[in-house]
Amino acid sequence: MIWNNMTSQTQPEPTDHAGLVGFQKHDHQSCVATALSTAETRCKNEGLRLTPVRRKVLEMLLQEHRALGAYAILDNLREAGFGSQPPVAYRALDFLVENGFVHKIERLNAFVACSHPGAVHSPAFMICRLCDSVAEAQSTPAKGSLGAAARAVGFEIERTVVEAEGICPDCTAKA
Amino acid sequence: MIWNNMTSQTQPEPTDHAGLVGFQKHDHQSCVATALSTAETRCKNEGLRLTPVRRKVLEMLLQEHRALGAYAILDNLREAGFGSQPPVAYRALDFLVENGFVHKIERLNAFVACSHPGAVHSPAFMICRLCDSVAEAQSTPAKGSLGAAARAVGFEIERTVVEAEGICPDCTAKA
DNA sequence: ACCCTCTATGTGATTTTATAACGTTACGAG
DNA sequence: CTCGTAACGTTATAAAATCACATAGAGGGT
Repeated sequence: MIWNNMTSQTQPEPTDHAGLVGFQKHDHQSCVATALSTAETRCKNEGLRLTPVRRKVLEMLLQEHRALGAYAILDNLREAGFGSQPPVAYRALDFLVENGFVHKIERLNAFVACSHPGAVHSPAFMICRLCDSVAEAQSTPAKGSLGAAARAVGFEIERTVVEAEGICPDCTAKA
Repeated sequence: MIWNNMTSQTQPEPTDHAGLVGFQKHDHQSCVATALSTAETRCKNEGLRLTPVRRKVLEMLLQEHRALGAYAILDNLREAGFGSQPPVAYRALDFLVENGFVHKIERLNAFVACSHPGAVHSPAFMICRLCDSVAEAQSTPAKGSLGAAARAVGFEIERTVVEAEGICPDCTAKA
C-alpha cells in the first residue's frame, strides 16, 4: 500500500505545509521539484509537450498539495500572466489528466496532482468531509466484487472512479 | 453481485429500454410499480413524506431506468405541472438520495433510481461510455485494498463512490 | 532559412449544473 | 384551530464546463 499524505484543502497557507500535511511530513520543496522534473523527463521521453501553462498548472497543484477547483487554478494562472478564460485551465487540466499527472476528484469537481506519477495505476481517494483533505491510494478495480460483477455480466471496465468520503485521522483525533 | 433483475415477461415498452436495465431484460411496468409501492411503504413506516413532487421524480427515474440530469428531471416536472425552477428538482433529489431511493452518479452529474431499495448497501455502478446505460452492483468498500488502506492509516470511511466506466455487454456485442 | 501543418493558446459567449434567499403553502402535533 | 416546521414556488446568482473562432508557436520537410 503506497500512501501519500493527507493534503489539506481548507487553508490558503502558502508555504508551510509541513504541519498541515498531517501524518506524513516531508520536504515539500524537494517533493515538488522532484515531481516536476519527473514529469518533464517523461514528457520528453514520450514526445509530450509540457508547455508553460501546463507546467504551471502542474506546479501549482504540486505546490498546493490539495484538490483545487478549475477556477481556483484559473485565478492562479491569471496572476501568473497566462490567459484568464476557463478553457485555458480546462485544456491544461485535460492534458495533465489524460497523461496521468493529475487526477480529477469527481466528488469535489476538483483536481489533485498525482502522487504516483509514472506508475500505471487506478487511483482511489479518501476525502475528509471535515477538513476536505484528500489522500491518494491504489485501487484494484478488477479484483473485488465490482470486478466480479463486471466479468459476470460482460461489462468491460476501462476506468474506475473510487472515492471514499469520511473522516481523516487528524479530524478523528481532534474530536 | 446482485443485479436488479426481474425476469422478463411482456414488453409494453413506452420507450426503448432494451438492454439498458442492468443490462438485463425484465418486466418494466411491474418493476416500476413494485419499487414505487415499496418506497411508499417504507416512507409510511419511517415517517418520511413522499410528497407528490418527490414521488413524481422517483417514478420518473424508475420509469426511464437510466441516469437523468437534474434539468431533464426538471423539464419532466414542469410538464407534469410542478414548479419549474431548479430548486424544485434538487430538493426532491436531495430527499430521495438522502433516503436511499436514488443515487447520484458523480461521474455523470446525473441521478438514477436505486435498484435495491430497502437494503442498506454501498452501491457501485457500471457506466457504458457508448450508450450511457448505468447498472448498479454492490461494492464492498470495507474489504479490498481501499478498506485496508483506510484502516492502516486510520481513515474512517462513511460513504464510497464507486463508478466503473467502460463498455456494456450490448455495445460490445454490436461492435 | 522558409513554408506548411498541426497543435496549443487567448478570448468572448454560452451552456450546464447547482445554490442562495425569501415569501407562501400545507402538514401534523398539541 | 393554532402554531411551528417542513415543503414548495420563484427570482436571482454562483459554479463548473464547453463552444466557436481567431491568433500564435513548434516541428518537419525542403
